[in-house]
Amino acid sequence: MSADAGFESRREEIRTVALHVFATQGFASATMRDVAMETGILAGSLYHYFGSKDEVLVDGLVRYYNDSIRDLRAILAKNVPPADMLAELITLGVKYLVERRDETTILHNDFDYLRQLPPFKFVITSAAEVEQCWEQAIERGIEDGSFKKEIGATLTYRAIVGAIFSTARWYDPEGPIDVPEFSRQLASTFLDGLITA
Amino acid sequence: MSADAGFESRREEIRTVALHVFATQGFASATMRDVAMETGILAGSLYHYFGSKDEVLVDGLVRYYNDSIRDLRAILAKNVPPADMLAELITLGVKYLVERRDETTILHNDFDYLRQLPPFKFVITSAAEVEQCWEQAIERGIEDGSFKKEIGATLTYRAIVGAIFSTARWYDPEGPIDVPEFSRQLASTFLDGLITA
DNA sequence: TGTACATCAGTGAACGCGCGTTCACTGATGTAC
DNA sequence: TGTACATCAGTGAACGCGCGTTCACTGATGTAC
Repeated sequence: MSADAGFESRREEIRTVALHVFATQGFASATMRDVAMETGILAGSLYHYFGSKDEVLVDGLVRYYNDSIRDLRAILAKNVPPADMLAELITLGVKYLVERRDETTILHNDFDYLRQLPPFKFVITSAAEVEQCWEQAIERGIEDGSFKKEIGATLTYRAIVGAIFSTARWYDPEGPIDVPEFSRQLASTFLDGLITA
Repeated sequence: MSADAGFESRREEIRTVALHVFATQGFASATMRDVAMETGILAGSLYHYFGSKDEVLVDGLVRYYNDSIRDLRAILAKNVPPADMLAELITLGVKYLVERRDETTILHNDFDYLRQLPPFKFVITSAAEVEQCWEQAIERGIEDGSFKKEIGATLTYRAIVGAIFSTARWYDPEGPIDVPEFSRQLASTFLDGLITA
């Protein structure tokens, strides 16, 4: 139990370092030697903790998606008006962008590539589950008349998520715009639009 | 003149094939052998037309940015209300997404990685020029009171461009939503918001 | 308190492979006379 | 019409390198008696 607690925490540490390296350099071009150097050990030693380079990332992304989908469903389960629900979803998206920046960046940059690799096929299903959550919320808004029906739920979802993730490269949570304000601005952009009333 | 017209058009053909391979597999993982096979020649023969793998992509991206910036400036030069101008910029973005999908995909996926490589440093400057065009248009709208001033021009730009590019993976120009309609929907999302009036 | 032993995180050197790239060459084509 | 020659797109085989990965090992640490 507490014997492999040490092993488990070292494994976690390596995964965190690896995700950062993958996010910074791109998964395909990042090397196990880079990860090892950041960790302060030799490349071969990583295989004491992980079976392969792929496994490190699979491990990280499975956790990310599990947490995401759990949090998304918790919001869907609430009984709030669609506009508030969408605002909450956007806030959650920003939270993940800030708190789990590396995984978010990796998915934004490398999704197209990873989905083609057999060990990463699961991201297709997971991404679809995430999408379903969002679209459910949007469709509720369209059905009850709070959202415009001309704009499809899929387009809306893609646009919002793309907007959140694309701001990752530039947004600094320590900068002048804090996280709640940033979430509010993004939500307002999509809900109310840019044009003055 | 017409002697290297053949050479030039073959070069262009190879560049087109290469951009497609790079967009599909990611630049780092796509190989010159992949490009060569798609072209129907051997990998070594590519070096008759290009000095290196990097050069093929540099070549493609320089053209893409030149055309983009030219078209963006042409819109900025027009004297139309900011909301119309922003709609035109969005329409242009969608046009590039559809007509030059490979370059758009490559920039969306591999920008973070490419900007770190010396031969691709220019993308930082070019992307900044593109950003300036957008932000100029948005700031005009904020100044003359047509856009809300609480939401910064940079955030707005990132959000819109991220939204356009992120829909690339999913949007099919031959599908039920045609290109003008798609542009209109995206513009409406950002200008008027999702909430019913 | 000291000794013998088990555990296991990390070493160090090497492996095979696929990559970008090189280069001497071939053989089809067009041109000059 | 035929011959000699230049051009040049593409060949084919090889190169060196960096990658993911392997594996016999070491040496520090904790435990049992």
